[in-house]
Amino acid sequence: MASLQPARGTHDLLPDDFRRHSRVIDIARETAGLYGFAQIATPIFEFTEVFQRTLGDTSDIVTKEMYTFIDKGGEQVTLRPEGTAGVARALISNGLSQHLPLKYFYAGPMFRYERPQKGRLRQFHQIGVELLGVPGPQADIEVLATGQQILEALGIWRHTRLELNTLGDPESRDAYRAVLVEYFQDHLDTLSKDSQERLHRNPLRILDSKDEGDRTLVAGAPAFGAYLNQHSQDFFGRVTEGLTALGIPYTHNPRLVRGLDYYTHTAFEFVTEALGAQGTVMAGGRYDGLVGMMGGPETPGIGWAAGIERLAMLLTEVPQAPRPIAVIPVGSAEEAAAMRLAQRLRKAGYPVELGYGGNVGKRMKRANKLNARAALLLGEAELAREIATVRDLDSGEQVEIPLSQLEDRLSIFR
RNA sequence: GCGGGCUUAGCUCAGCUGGUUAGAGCGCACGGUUGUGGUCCGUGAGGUCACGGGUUCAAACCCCGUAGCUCGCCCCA
Repeated sequence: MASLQPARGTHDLLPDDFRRHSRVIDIARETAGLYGFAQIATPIFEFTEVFQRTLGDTSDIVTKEMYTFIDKGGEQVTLRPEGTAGVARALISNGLSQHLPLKYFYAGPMFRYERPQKGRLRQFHQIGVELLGVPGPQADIEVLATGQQILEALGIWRHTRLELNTLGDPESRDAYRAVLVEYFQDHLDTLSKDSQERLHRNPLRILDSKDEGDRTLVAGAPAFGAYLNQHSQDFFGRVTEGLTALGIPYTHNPRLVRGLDYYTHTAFEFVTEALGAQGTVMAGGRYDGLVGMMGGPETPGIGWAAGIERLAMLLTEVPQAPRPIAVIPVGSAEEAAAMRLAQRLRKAGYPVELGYGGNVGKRMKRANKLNARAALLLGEAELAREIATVRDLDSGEQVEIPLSQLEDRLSIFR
């Protein structure tokens, strides 16, 4: 057993995995591009305050999951645990409020110090979109539609369902929270231990509890709907109408709550049954207060993030490595000619593998292992006649092709 | 941070109530084939039995600790 292990919760992406990741990112970028989202990249670490102030002092991310350290200049920095705070900071840093609305797409690693599980890592990767500067529900609808189309394009939409809820505006949420706390306060003794803790930190979270006792208690709890003010009700109504108009099915889950402080109004999760306890594959919501909270101009925003590892696990159609053409010199006298020919074909756009030694048999074996589509043999006889022996490695058929015609005639192997 | 299961070859796994040189399949290397892969046949390499300690005449096997993996909780993508 190897003694050199990667750090806990991290792992190497070898070519098979990397191709899956690339496929997720490529399709997401392309699809988001159809909606006008442009890719950006923000730093992988930020000053700690960027996350601390925005995520809320009581969230688990801040209290136990951040990779924080002091750099050599004495600055306290944190490896980013999520993408939105950095994008909001970038908006302020770059004075981008002048150019609203803005639509950004990003992809990259995130870091959370957690106990690893299936679909949960300490260094993981997310894609995400953020739409800034649009206060109306058109933005919510568009952001949700972007996510849905990406899942569809990846071929995993059919394993997924959209759960939707509203957290209302701050006024509605504060009113509801007060009522909720009062209700659970009266049943404190029947509340699970976890939820007693939640009552102080994030009472809305109790709605989401998996504890059976909590669930029966929750069933009797006052409903959020009654405490939503007119504006919040209208807003949510327009979002759901928009989804219906676009033919995007959703489930209204009144117990769906987001963990981070900055969410308002729309909250949603695309979930699957296929990944065990980590069923959330893409999640987000509206964060109208975030940019203002960070010290920038009040700017509405909405977005989502999705875990690339989780999406990659759901891909049924696995991207294959390209099938090369193997150019094989029969003897050492043909090495140079083979190398020149390989280069010529690569410049014409063919993936070409040139063996690294050995006799023809060994090189053929290697070509086969690389899943080569065809083998092109160059020997003394071939060079004298200015042809190549071309073997179709799927059918075993072999033909001779004049060297000058290779670019054209190899096209059947693309 | 909490609880359960697991860890034997590159991979997937056998290994009896503790007993002598720890096995298989796949993969890998070489050969059968000095100009032809895949299939087949033969030969071979590869193991501090996760790590550290303990019990025992004797430990892959029993006990304790540590690490990693895994499933769930918390939380989250």
